[in-house]
Amino acid sequence: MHPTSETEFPQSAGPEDLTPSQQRVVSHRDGPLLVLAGPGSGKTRVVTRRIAQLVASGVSPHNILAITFTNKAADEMARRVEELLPGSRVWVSTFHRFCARLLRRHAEFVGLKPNYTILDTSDQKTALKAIVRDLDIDAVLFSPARIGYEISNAKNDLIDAESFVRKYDESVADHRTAIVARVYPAYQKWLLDSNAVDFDDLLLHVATLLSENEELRSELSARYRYLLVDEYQDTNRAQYQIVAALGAAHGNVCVTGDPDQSIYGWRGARIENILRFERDFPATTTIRLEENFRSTKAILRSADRLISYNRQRKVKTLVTDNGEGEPVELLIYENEIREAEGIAEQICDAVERGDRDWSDFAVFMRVNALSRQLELALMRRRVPFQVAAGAAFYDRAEIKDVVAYLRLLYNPADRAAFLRVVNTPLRGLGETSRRRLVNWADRQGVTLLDAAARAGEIESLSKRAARGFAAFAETVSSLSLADAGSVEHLLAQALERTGYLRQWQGSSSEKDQERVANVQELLSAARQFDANYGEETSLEGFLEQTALISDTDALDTSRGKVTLMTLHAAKGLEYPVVFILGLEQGLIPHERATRDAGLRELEEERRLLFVGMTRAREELYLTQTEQRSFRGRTLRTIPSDFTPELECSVRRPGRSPSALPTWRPLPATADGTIDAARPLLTTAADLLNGTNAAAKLPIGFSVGSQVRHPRYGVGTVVDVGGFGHRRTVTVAFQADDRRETFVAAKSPLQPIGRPAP
DNA sequence: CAGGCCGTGCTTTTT
DNA sequence: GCACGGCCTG
Repeated sequence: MHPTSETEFPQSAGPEDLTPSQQRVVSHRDGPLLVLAGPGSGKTRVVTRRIAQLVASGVSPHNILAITFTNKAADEMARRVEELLPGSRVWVSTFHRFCARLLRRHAEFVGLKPNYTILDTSDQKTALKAIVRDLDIDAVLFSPARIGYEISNAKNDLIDAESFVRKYDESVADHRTAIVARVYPAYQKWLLDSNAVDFDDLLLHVATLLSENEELRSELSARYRYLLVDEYQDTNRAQYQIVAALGAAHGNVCVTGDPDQSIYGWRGARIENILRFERDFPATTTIRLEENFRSTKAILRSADRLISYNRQRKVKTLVTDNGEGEPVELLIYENEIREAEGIAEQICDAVERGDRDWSDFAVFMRVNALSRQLELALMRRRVPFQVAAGAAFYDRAEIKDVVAYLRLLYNPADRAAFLRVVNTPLRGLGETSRRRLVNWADRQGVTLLDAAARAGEIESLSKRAARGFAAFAETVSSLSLADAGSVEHLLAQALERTGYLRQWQGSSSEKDQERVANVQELLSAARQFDANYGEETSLEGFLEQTALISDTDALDTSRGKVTLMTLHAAKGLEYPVVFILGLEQGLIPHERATRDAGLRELEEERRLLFVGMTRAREELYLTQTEQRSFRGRTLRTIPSDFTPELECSVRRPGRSPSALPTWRPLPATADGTIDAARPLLTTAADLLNGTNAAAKLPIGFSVGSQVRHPRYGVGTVVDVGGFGHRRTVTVAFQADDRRETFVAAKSPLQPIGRPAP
């Protein structure tokens, strides 16, 4: 069984292996369909079956378009459709890929040429830095990254540069908005001059294209008569508009999703999109898939209990016929080293006993930076593992450099690509010379590459610099796919003629050797691409693939490896045994979500944990440390506000039994009922002795809770103030009427629960 | 112009 | 803790 695919079922066709709800989804033919699918409810399977059913009932595969969020989901769905309908060629694509293709065909409409290139975030930063400098903006105040984030948000909300400026003119805006209003249009001009787009443009341009071009819209509506959109709860406004435009004419729009798994609000996803689908598409059929085929009862109950604390939510029940299974456990360790060791040991033990394979295990964390100690612990034990993300392959400098050569070749106007490689490897073309070249090119209205070819005409340049530019231009123009025959050979030629690898060859440094190896890896990726596409191989296709690839795509699903990844990356996956690291304030929920005390963000954090928990099939472990080093500092931790909301047992591995907390009966759940089903189990709430009231405060210490201080002893919290890392708590200590105020994050205060009634 | 040293500040999450 | 940017030197 694939550890990374959703719960699989017998593949035999026929309705008998479907639940009645699932069957209704599969057999639904025309008109809008909303599928609210809980975790592990067999959603992917049902959707693929529905596609097969459409084809069986006479719909041409050509008329079906399935859109997913990630490449992995698209591949998985395509694989399953292929299984059911060999050779049917239904188009399964991600939003970004679909838009990239469409834009390729209609580039002129938005002022681009068909050979546009796609910028990544680091190119974006380069561009913004140059723009901020040219506009003479006080860059100290707002980093290019910050401005880029604002622009990205605007684009996701369908606000193009002109609208942004107009809105700014009409309103009394703050300083930041004023700066963005200047940078945004300049950035778009820069992109247009570069014949390039960023990720968000792919969506925005296509949304614009569809809303302004009636003819194209009806052509596409006619072509894609049946739309299926997965993870609809994570669509942003731009994606929403694309779906609406494509589906308006026929209304054959089937969206699937789960509001409880909406975890991308921070990058513009609008949970409302799924909540208002029924209003947007009148006469929608809504079907709920609430039966879970993945997890044990214990896991599901704990996750369900957690998510029930969200107020902004459509209530949905999760049920399963699966067995009770092992209780969910909260493992408490002294520090992150013990934590890593504990997890590694537990994994090794299970594998050595023969109970499990390495690939049965996954460890999720809130932020990538947290994986370090665990990686070390796994390495010490020679446990095979893989990390999704971290320094993703296509994010590495050497890979970006080499790809930039190809980009420049394909799109000679690509400024970011030019500036990236013109002096890589070093050609003595420093900052000053480059700026002179750019100025000249802009005055002449030619591309940077053209300017480099004509460097002899640029008077401000030194002889040496002029020669360097000319040589660079010549090298680039000597390369062509037609001559090379394949992308792989083209790459090899580029490497050879630029002498790119020479800078590291012969070096004994491990880093340098890794760089060379990475470039070799890119060569074999190119070879693979050539092989896949044969005669059809193209630079365009290869560049699109490299630009739109993501971290999790590289995950090795079949081989025996423990997998480490962020909670976000875990969506859509499942594993027999799951560990979730760091159930601590500031981590889960993340500090940013607690800082402004915004309920929206806090609830998204809760959903994130919910997503992580519901990935587990048989065993689920959550960990917490008493102190954790992070960003080079060691701090005492505060247990997560979410801990009391879970149903789990608490264990302190490596401690004597006397250190165990006293177990008490379950406290009331959110709706006030007592869960009497498992009286022997305690919730982690008992550790904090938190009642639900205590859990309502957004930060760890709440008024009335008892704490211990190493010097002053036991006391009661009488006041809290401030936010985030500035959060303060005032404690009245029992000994000599002492009252002290502490900065919560920096104090050695330890919560020990409420005084007994 | 390049390379090295030192200080700062940062990080959520990703197509 | 680490990466990046700024500054200084060769």
